[in-house]
Amino acid sequence: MENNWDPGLAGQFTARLLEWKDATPRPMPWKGVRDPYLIWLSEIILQQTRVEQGLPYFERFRARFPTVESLAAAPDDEVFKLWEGLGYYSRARNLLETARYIAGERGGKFPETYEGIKAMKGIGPYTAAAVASFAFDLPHAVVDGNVYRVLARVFGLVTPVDSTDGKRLFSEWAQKLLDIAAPGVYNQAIMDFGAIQCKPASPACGQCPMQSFCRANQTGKVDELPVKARRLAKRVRYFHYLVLRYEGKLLLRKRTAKDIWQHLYDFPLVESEQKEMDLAQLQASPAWKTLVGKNSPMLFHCSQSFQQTLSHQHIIARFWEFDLPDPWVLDDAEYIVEERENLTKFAFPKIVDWYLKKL
DNA sequence: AATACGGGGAC
DNA sequence: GTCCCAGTATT
Repeated sequence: MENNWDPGLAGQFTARLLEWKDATPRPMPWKGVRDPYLIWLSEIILQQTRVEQGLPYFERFRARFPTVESLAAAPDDEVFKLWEGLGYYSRARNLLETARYIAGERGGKFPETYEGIKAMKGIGPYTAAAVASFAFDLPHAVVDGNVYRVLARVFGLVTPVDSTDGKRLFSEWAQKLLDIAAPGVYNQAIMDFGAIQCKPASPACGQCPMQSFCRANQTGKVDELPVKARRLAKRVRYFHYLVLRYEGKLLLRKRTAKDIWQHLYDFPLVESEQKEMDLAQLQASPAWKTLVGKNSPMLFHCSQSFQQTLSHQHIIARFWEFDLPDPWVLDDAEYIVEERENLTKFAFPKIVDWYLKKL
């Protein structure tokens, strides 16, 4: 019953939202921008990322790659280096793929329909609606974490937002509420409202223009909405990195396997089911036999333990440093030998970055 | 329908 | 510690 559509309520919602927006300016570098390239770039950076975290990345990308052609022409490693620390690195891969598609196959011109935009790599329903509405004034409602929260609370929608039913339901509500006279302005407004007013924790209900008709406020369930069904289990992994040195050079490895941190660099890795490992176990590993073999190290040092939590994994890593008396014989493009000073041009996972800072 | 995929900030 | 963030791709 509470999920029923009420045109009167909907009208109030949109009217109050737009009033609120005028009274609560929130300047952003991409607001008012009409260049679909810059809008797209900002939206990819902001996927599952707080505005405060993404902003400096957007400015650096815009400065270095002002056009889609300049981005398309960039070496992969440079893009990943610029993306370093932002997480969800498949976004960087898809960013490049889409830039090269637009520059190479479309003469640099962005698709101008929702379907055309959404068909490109790294662009789902949210990003397609954002680009379509901000760049081309197309009437597509954005549905992001803010929209889930605002609609769930104001209209008392209790369907879990991470369910198939929930995704469909919230998209339908969002689309019906959209102000088709100004889709871009409305989309910006509802996301700003979610970020500033209808916050996840301690929302400002006392000063909220929706207070009188907000279902969650009426029923005292503001803190229970939106409903999320799934909770995730984290896998624990123990990494023992081989930091192999010869005359000031280090052996790096590019991560290419179907695993975390694809396209980033780290070191040869021995993964273990156990937290601790001794030298004999390390020397029995395939990685050791391949990369060190009979080249017996002169001395070694084992680092402290570093820990990093990812979305679905918890990593515990140690770095074993070895000085080798003889140079490597490498026939594998997976590995790179680099001077210690040149490491700054490679993109590393945070846990490797932390270690390198202490090295 | 579930799961994988980062990192940071707020509490 | 937990939760969430201008989500998407894959299985």
